[in-house]
Amino acid sequence: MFSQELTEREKTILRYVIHQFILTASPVGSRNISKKYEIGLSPATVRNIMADLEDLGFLNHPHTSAGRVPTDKGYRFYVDSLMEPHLLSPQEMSLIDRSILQEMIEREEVLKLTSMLLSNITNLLACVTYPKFDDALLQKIQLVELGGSKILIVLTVKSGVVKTITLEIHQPAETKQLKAIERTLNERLSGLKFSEIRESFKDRLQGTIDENMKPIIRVFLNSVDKIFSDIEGTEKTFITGARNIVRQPEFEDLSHFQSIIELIEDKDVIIHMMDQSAELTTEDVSILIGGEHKDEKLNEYSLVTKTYKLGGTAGKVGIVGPKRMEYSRVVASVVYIAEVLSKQLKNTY
Amino acid sequence: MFSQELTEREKTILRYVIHQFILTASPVGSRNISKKYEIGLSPATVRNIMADLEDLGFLNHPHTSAGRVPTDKGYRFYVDSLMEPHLLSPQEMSLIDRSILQEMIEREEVLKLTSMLLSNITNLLACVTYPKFDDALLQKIQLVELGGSKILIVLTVKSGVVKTITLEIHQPAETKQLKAIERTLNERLSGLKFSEIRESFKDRLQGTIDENMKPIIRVFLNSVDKIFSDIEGTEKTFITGARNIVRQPEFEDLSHFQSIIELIEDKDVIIHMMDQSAELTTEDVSILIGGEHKDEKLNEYSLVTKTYKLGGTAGKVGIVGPKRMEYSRVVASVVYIAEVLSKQLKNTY
DNA sequence: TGTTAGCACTCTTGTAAAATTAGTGCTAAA
DNA sequence: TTTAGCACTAATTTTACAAGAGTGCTAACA
Repeated sequence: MFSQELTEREKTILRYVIHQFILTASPVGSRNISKKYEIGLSPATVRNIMADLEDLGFLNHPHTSAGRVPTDKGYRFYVDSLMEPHLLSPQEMSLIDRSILQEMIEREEVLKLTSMLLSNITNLLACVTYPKFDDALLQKIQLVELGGSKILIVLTVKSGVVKTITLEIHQPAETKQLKAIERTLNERLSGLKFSEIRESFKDRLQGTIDENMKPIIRVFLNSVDKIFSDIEGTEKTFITGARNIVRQPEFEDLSHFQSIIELIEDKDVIIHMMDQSAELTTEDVSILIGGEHKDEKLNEYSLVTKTYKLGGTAGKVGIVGPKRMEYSRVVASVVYIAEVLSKQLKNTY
Repeated sequence: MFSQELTEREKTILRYVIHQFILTASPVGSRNISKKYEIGLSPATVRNIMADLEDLGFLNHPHTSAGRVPTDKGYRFYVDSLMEPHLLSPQEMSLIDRSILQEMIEREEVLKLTSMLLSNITNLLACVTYPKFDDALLQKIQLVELGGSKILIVLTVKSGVVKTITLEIHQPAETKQLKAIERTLNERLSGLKFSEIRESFKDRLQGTIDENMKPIIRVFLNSVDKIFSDIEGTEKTFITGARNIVRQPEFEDLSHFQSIIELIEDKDVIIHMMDQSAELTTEDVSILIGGEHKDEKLNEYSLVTKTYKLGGTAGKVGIVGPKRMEYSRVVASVVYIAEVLSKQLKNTY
């Protein structure tokens, strides 16, 4: 990478520029750096270095006679090599512990709480997604007669999560029949991933099926996508803290609102983006800066995410904020919260 | 009321002023009225009338030498007595019919779609709440063993809506025991309202209960609020169209954003407000203008809602927008959509 | 008595010029 | 290699002024 090409001094200046920009949100000039940070260099020298950094693509000029602004590449280098790890204060950690580690609250409550906590700590938009069923292993299926021609399908997953769907079969079913179907489904599907089931449901139910189960099986076939889909996650994903983000100075210009509004209106956008970030780093924290994520609408934002564990599956916690964010602090918060959340979920279930 | 005190001419002027203000969002002056609307009166006369209307509290002055702006009272009089009913165009009606009356979509899909449709038609913030369980009659309770010490409670309501809750009982239960409890619960609770059950659960389960059911019953007692609560509704309430509302000219000043953001962030605020509106008018459409609703944050907004029916229970559809909205059109849209929605839900379930 | 015309006055809005500010790039000197 | 100095730029803020819209009031009119 380019890190070899940068001298120590250039790195220092770059760090200061980014630091300063993060604080003030306005282009930072050479004199400013030379004064504020006790570096034995004159503005002119700093100017030269900044010009070099600009040539290398780490900084940018909105126009002549304005200070420098970090580019995406600049931020990237900053988070990769320059940033000093931030330690949460004991108060913050204790706040997180106390908020999340309390017993006796619903799982969904925990997630919502976590999201609210994260957005309060970072003053940014926080998001906690529900674990994806896709990677979950089906433990068993139960069918419950609801009366009329309705049945309730209860899916239990290894991690202990339960999902229910009501299904309309167009004829009243006999209890015996349903029991038989239930047995068959369990024999052939349990232990598989949801995604596998979706793909191969039809094949797996082929053959050796009692003739008079057929009509009901057909209903199942038609609804397989619905039953084994993942949309649940969308409903149970929590996005909080929009109030914080609109206070950021970058919102002086109205147009940016659109994208944020859309963000909280359909969670799908964020969820999709968080999925995308998963592909890059599974274990560690993932940082996506500006144009690095595919969605154009979010070119002006960065995304910091980390997975948390729930049984065998994993959800994500993360934040969305302007590219100019205190990465070190945000990363520390996200990481710590994800850990506490994992711990809490393990204890309770 | 004051309607007696207003002459025909005053009413006409008031109507025109409000009309004009709805269109332009900026204070309307006397000359403007005198010219635009073919009224045989000079600006000066109009001025006099407007001054009278101001004394009566229907209009307001931002400052000397600005045009007049309707007050809440002005709007109230307008929607009560002045407004001409608006007829939706056949195109609009057909659009609504086609969107909502399609078969084979999930109930929740229908609600979401309805909300989106309504916000598109009105260009305002639309909201569709899930029917309240509180007023629903419990049809039956089923208990399903999930394995381990977990059970799933399935509540079926008269309207066909089903609600499920997983419950952790701290000891493994025997099938026979559960069946017995299930029977008892059904005998004593079915046919009652959720709200009644919440209040009297303990009393109803008093006496003649088998000794070894006790521990499980106790878990039920502890969780009764959770089981028969209404929070489900919050999750299944859809709020859409925020992107529209931020385009309104009243958003030139940033501060107003806060309230809107909060509105879509916790749906509770809107849901609560819609509940509140229910107290006023159960059957017909309800209009709340500016300060008429208790939540200060929404003093600058109006709320138009109507109930729709689902089985024995009722949900709400409504819109939130700046006080300066085309009430007649909005009312027409809300009413029509609520009707179509009721029809659709009746057909499908 | 209700209506209108005229006029002075008040605010807001728009625009253009001027002053201010923060910052750069370049050259020459240390 | 670093620094100081200087000319130059682009954005921002200030200021001033003119135009427009609207009111309130008084006096005249039908």
